[in-house]
Amino acid sequence: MAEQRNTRQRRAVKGVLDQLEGFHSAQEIHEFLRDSGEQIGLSTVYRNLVSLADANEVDALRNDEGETLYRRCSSGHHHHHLVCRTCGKTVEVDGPAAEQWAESIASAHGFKNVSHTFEIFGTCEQCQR
Amino acid sequence: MAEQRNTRQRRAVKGVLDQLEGFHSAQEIHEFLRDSGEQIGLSTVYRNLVSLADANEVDALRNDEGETLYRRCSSGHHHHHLVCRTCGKTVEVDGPAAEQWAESIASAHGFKNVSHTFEIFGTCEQCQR
DNA sequence: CTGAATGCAAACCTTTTGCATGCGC
DNA sequence: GCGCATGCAAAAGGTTTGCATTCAG
Repeated sequence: MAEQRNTRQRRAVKGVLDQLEGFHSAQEIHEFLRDSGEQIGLSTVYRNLVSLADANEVDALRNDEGETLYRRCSSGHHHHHLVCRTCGKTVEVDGPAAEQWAESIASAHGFKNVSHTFEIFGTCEQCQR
Repeated sequence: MAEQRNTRQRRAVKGVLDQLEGFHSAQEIHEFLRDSGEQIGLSTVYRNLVSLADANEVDALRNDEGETLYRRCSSGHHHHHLVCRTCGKTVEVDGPAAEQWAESIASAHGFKNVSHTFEIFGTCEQCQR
């Protein structure tokens, strides 16, 4: 489906996602790239992040402030996250129990087309100091 | 903490929240009030919703589009929601299992100050037709 | 009367888009 | 060379804020 050209900018965006540990906003990623001397427009960062997310090459989630955060997706399958509020460090969480719970609740109430948001935010060990 | 004046507008906002079934955006609530003949500014709706949310008198959550949705909180205790994407109808869900799951995951990774977002979105029976 | 709440418009923030230019293929 | 990707600036949404005015207490 996604026939993407291998541009310098796209490579750069993917590169940052490999380097950065956790979830980060598009603006942070843009800033990081600019600081690294990479010349790239903010809209290009957005466009690439959106297309990467569509292609399931990165995870996207929304934080409490309504920003969209992105992170390179290590495993292809569905999972959730434990995210540090301070540094963005992320632990990937597999929650079959939670999945089933959501599914059964939804169908018990006759809901179809169900999606869910399960994200856990906290302060990681390092950032507690 | 919150010493709020009992203005006509604040009463109106609370009134709508009592009437409306599920989660609705500030804009929807504003529109609803205007349609009901109530004269009220959009900013006032926002200000009241924010203060009500701060006072824990209403629930607030963000949908996938990044809008903030509000709903009168029926029970004081912690719970989650099953929300219809189309009509906003909401089912309150009690998920002790999910709570514990989140808690144990977080502490297993040394995270403190944990909060979580568990929301289920779907299409309710009525809106499927 | 006094200061908090309101209303309006303008500001803000993140994200998206239109359009001319540039570059991967 | 063709057409998608880029860059910029401007637009679009949702939400917040500055400031003069209104009104609850």
